[in-house]
Amino acid sequence: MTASSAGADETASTAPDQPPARSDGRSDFTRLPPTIDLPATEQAILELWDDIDAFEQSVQQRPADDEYVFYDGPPFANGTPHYGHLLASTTKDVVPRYWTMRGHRIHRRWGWDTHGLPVEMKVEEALGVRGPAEIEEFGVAAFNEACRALVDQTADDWDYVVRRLGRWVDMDHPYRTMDTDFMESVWWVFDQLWDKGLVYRSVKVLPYSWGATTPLSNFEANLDYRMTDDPSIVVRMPVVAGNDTVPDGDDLLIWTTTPWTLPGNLAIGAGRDVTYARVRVDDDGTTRHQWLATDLVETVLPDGDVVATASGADLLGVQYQPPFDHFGEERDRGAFRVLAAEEVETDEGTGLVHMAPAYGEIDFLTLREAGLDVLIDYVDADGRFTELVPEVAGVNIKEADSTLLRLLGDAGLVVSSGTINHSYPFCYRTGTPLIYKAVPTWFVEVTKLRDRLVELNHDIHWVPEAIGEARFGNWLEGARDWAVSRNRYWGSCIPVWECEACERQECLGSIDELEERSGQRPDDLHKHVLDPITYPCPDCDATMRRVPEVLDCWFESGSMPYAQLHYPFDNVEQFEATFPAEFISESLDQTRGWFYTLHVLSTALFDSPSFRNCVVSGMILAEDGRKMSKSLKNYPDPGHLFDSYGADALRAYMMDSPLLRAEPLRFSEAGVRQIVRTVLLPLWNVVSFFTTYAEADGVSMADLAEAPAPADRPEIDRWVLSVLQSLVADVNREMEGYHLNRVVTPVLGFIEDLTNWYVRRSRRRFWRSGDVERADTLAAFATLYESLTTFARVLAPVLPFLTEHLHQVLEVAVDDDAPKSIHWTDFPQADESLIDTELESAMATVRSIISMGRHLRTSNDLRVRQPLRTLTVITRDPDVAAAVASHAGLVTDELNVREVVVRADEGELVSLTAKPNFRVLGPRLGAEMGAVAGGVAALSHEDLAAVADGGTVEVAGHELGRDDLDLRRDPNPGTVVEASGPLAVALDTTLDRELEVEGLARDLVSRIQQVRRDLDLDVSDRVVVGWASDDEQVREAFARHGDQIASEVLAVEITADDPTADVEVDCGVGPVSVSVTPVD
RNA sequence: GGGCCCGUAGCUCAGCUUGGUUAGAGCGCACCCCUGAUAAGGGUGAGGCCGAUGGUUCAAGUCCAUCCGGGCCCA
Repeated sequence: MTASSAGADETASTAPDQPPARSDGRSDFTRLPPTIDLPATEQAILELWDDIDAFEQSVQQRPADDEYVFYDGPPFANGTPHYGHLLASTTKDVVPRYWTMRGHRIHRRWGWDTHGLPVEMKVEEALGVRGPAEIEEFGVAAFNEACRALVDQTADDWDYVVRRLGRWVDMDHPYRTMDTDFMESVWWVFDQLWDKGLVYRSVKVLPYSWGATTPLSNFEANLDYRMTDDPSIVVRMPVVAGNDTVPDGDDLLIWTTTPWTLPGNLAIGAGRDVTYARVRVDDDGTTRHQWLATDLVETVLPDGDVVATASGADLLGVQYQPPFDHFGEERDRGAFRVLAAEEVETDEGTGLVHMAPAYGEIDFLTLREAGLDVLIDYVDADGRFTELVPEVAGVNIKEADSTLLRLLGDAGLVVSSGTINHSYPFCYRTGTPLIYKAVPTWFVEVTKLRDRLVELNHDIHWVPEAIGEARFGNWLEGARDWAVSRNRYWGSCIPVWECEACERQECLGSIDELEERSGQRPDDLHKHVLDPITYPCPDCDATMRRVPEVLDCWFESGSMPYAQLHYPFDNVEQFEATFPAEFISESLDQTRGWFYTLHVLSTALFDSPSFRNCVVSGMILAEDGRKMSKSLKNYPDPGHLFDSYGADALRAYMMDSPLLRAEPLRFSEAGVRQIVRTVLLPLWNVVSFFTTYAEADGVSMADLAEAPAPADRPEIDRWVLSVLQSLVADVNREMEGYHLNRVVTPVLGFIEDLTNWYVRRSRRRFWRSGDVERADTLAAFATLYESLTTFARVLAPVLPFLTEHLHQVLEVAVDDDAPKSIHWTDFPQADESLIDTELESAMATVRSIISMGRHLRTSNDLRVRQPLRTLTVITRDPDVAAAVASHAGLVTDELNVREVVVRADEGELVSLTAKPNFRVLGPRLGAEMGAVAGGVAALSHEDLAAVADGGTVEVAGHELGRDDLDLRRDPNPGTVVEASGPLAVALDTTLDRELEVEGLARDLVSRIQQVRRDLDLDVSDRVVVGWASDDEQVREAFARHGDQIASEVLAVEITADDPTADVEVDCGVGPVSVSVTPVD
C-alpha cells in the first residue's frame, strides 16, 4: 500500500524538447491511480498501525511531564455500540489526537460502566428469574456472578467497532467499575461525604410492588402499563377552622382514584394562582358550601351555584376534618391544613389535591416543603393494611376499597363515586398493581453544596457555551438531594454497617477498616461477599450488619477520576498531577448524568470542578427525524457504512454536523457518501495528480529541495500557500477552543481552492513537455507537495486513515527519516510570513470577475474555446482595479480573451442605482427612513456617479454621502454586462475571421487529444499527426496555429493533406480527417 | 407539567448572538461546457408565505409572547 521508490525507474520520461533534468531524471514518486478503495485502504492502515505500534508510540514519544488529561466517560457494558457511541468515540479521538500532535502526552484509558439495572435486567432474562424475590431465592451470589460474566463477554463487539472507527484508546487496560480497586475507592468517596456530614438516610417515595415485596426503579415501573378500572371518587372534607374567606362548616372537595390512601391523608394541596369557587349545593334539603377549582365546577357540581371565588393563596392554612380520624394527634404538628402545592392541575379532579405523603412523591415533598415532617405508613410489605387502620387491618389495600367507600358513604362524605378507566402501572413480574410507597433511602445532601456547584461551574469551558449557563446551570441551581441508594444487587455497596440493637452506624472507607473491625479481608466487595460480614457493635456488643442497599451506579461514574487510579490507596502523586481533567465529552443526555455526578463529587471532595473543557454533543436521530429504532430499521448498519465508505467519511460527517453544537442530526447515509465525494476523493485525486506528473517528469525529493523559496514562486503558488497557512491558523484557533464543528467547513473550502483553482490553474506547469521553465515546474511541484503534506497533518485528527496513507505515500516512501506515522508528527503552526491577505482578497476579486465572465459566455452561447477580444471591468474601486491589473494574465487565460481592460466610468454600459444603506441611515433617520428610501430610488445615474466619486447628494432634506448609499450597477439594455457589488464586467462578443480560426485551432487540438485518448496513448507519448481537409478555415487554422497545435498534442511533426488521415473529426466546419501515429 | 434545544429549498444544513429591505451552501434535479485529474472536472438554472399567530420597530428569518410539531433530561 505504500509507494516505493523502486518501482519508479522504468517509466521516467525524458522529453526530447526539454533540457535534461538536473537529477538523474528518476522520480521518487510512483504514480497512484485516481481511484481508491477507501475501506480497503483503511484496513491496510489498521495493520500498519499494529505493525509499528503506532498508538502506544504516539503516546510514549511525547514528554511524560507534559500530560494532557482525558477522562473516558464509560459506556454501559451491555448491548452493542450504536451511533451515539460512534460519535462519542470520534470526538474522544479527534481531540486527543490533536493535542498529541501539539506535543502533549495523553493516556487514553477505556472505561466500562459495569453495574446497574440494565445488566441486572439482562441477566434476569437470561436466567429466567424476575425481580428481587426470585433473585434472592436463586441466590445473590450466583446472580452477581452471572452479571460479572455477562460484562466480561460484551467487550468483544466493542473492540472491533472502536478499532475500525480508528479510535486510539487503550482497551487492554480499562478501568471497570466492578473491579475491587475501583470499588474500594468508591467506598473512600462515600466515606469522605459521610465524614463531611453530607450523607443522611430518609425516605423516598418509590414505585413499589407488593407482589414482589420490593421497590422498583422508575425504569421497571414503566415496563407494564395497562388500561384498568379504578374507583374515581370525590370526597368532602369539612372545614373546622376556617379564615376570612372560608367559613367553618364549608367543605373542601378532593378527588382520588386510590381510596386506600385516604386514611393517610394529612393535607390538602391548593395552587396559589388557581381560582377556586365556593359553590352552594342543595342536597336532600341540606345546603352545603363546597370549594373546588372554578374550572371544574361544571364537571363536578353541575347543579351548584357559585357564590364566591378566591385564589388558592386565600385558602392556605384552613384546617379541615380528615375522612378517617386515626391520626388526629398529627394536627398539632401541622397536619390537616391546606398547603400550597405546585403544579396543581385543573383539567380533572377538583383542583384541591389529597395529600398522603407516604404514597405520593409530590405529596411527600409538598409536606416537607411546608415544614411538616410527618409520615404515616399503614401498608405492610405485602400490601395489606396494618393495625393502624383497624377497620381494614390485614386486608389487601386494593381489596379494601369497597369497605372504605362504604364507610365514607355512611359518614356522608362521598360527593360522587364512579369508576375510571385509565393507564396504570403494574409489576412487570408479578402482574400486581404498583403503588407508590415511602421507602428508606440514602441521600447525599447536594442542597448544601448548591452555591459552590454553581460557582465552580463558571470555571468550566462548555462547548457550546450556552449548555453550561442554561441547561447545566439551571439544573445545578435547582439541584435536590441525591438519592444514592438502590434496592438492588449488582453494584457497589453502601459501606455502612448498622447495629441491630442500638442503631449505631459506621461508615467504612477502606478494606483495611473492614479488616480492623471484622477480621475479614475480602478480595471482592460485591453484596453477596460483604453481607455475611458482621462484627460486634463497639457500643452494645450486638451485631453490626451492613445496610442492604447498593449504590446508584451514577455514583461510581462520578467517582471515576479517583477510582480509576485506586486513589487514595495508590497513585497519589499521579492523581494530584492529573486532576482535574483537561477534556471530557458526552452527549446532551449526560447533563443530569455523568457531568452532574462528576461535578457534585469533585465539588464535595476537592472543592474543584473535575473537568476544564466539556464538549457536549447532540443526539443522533434517524433520517426520518425519529429516534433510531432497531425494530423500525430506520438507519443504516454501521458495518455497512464502514464497508462502503470507510471510517474517515463517517467521522468527518459527524464532526461537520450540528451534533458538535449539541443539536440533533438526522443521520443520513447520503451525507456520509457526500463526504467521500467532496472531501476524500477530490483530495485523493490531487495526490494521484501529483504522483502521476512527479513520476512522469522524474521529479525527486532532491528536485523539490531545489525549488525556489516560496517568496520567489509565482503568485498562484504564493496564493495557495497563503490560503493554506490561513487555514492552519483557523483550525488551530478552533481546536484550541474545542469548536470541533468549525474545523471541517474551512477544510472543505481549502479543498475547493486547491483542486478547483490551484491545480486547475497550474496544471500545465506540471507538464514538463509544456513550454514552461524548469524552476517554474519545480515551484509548482514543491508548492503542491508542501500543500498536501501540511494539509494532511491538519486533517490527521479528523481523517486519521486517509491522511496516514498520504503520509506514507508522500513522506515515508521517499524519506527514510520521516516519522513512520503522521500521528507522530507535530501539528502545523501557521507561518505568518506566508500569509498575504491582500493577495488572498485580490484573488477572490479576480475569481469573482472570472465567474461573471463565464456567466456572460454561457448566457451568450459562446464556448470557452472561442477566443474573444476584450473583457472590460468597470469599477471605481482602486483595490479591484489593482487586482485585475496584477492578474490580467489569469483573467485572459481563464476566460480566453485577448485582453482585459479596466475603466472607472460606466459609460453607456452600466447605470448606477442605489438603495439606502439602512444599517447606517436607519438609526439616524428613524421614521423618515421611508421618505428617504423613496427619494434615493429616484436618483439619477449622474447624481450617483458624483456620490461614487466622493460627493454628496441631497434627498428629502438629508445630505447623503458614499457610505449612506448602497450603490449597484445595472447593465443597460442591449449590453453584454454582468454586475455585482462594486464592479461590473462587459464582454466584447464581436467575432472576426482571425478569432474564429484561432477558436477552430483549439477545437482541433481538443479533437486530436481525444484521438490520442482513444488510442490509449500515455500522456507523454510523442506522435506524428496527419490531416486532410478542403475546408478553408481548417487549412488556415493549421497554417497559422500549426506550431501551437503540435506543441499541445505532443506532435513532433504535422503532415498536411495526409492520405492516411482516416479519423473523421467534427469541428463544426467542413469535413476534417486526422491521423495520429505514435513515434518512439 | 417544567428546563434546555430544534423547526429556513425535495433532502442535509448555514444565517439568528450584534434586526437593515436581493435569505445562502452542498446534495438531488434540468441544461450546458470541458476532455492531459477522465469510472474525474467545471459552469448555469429552476426550486423558499424562513413551523403558525400576535407584538415591538422606520425595518423581523433574526427580538418578545403564545401556539403547533420534534428531541434530550426531569417530573
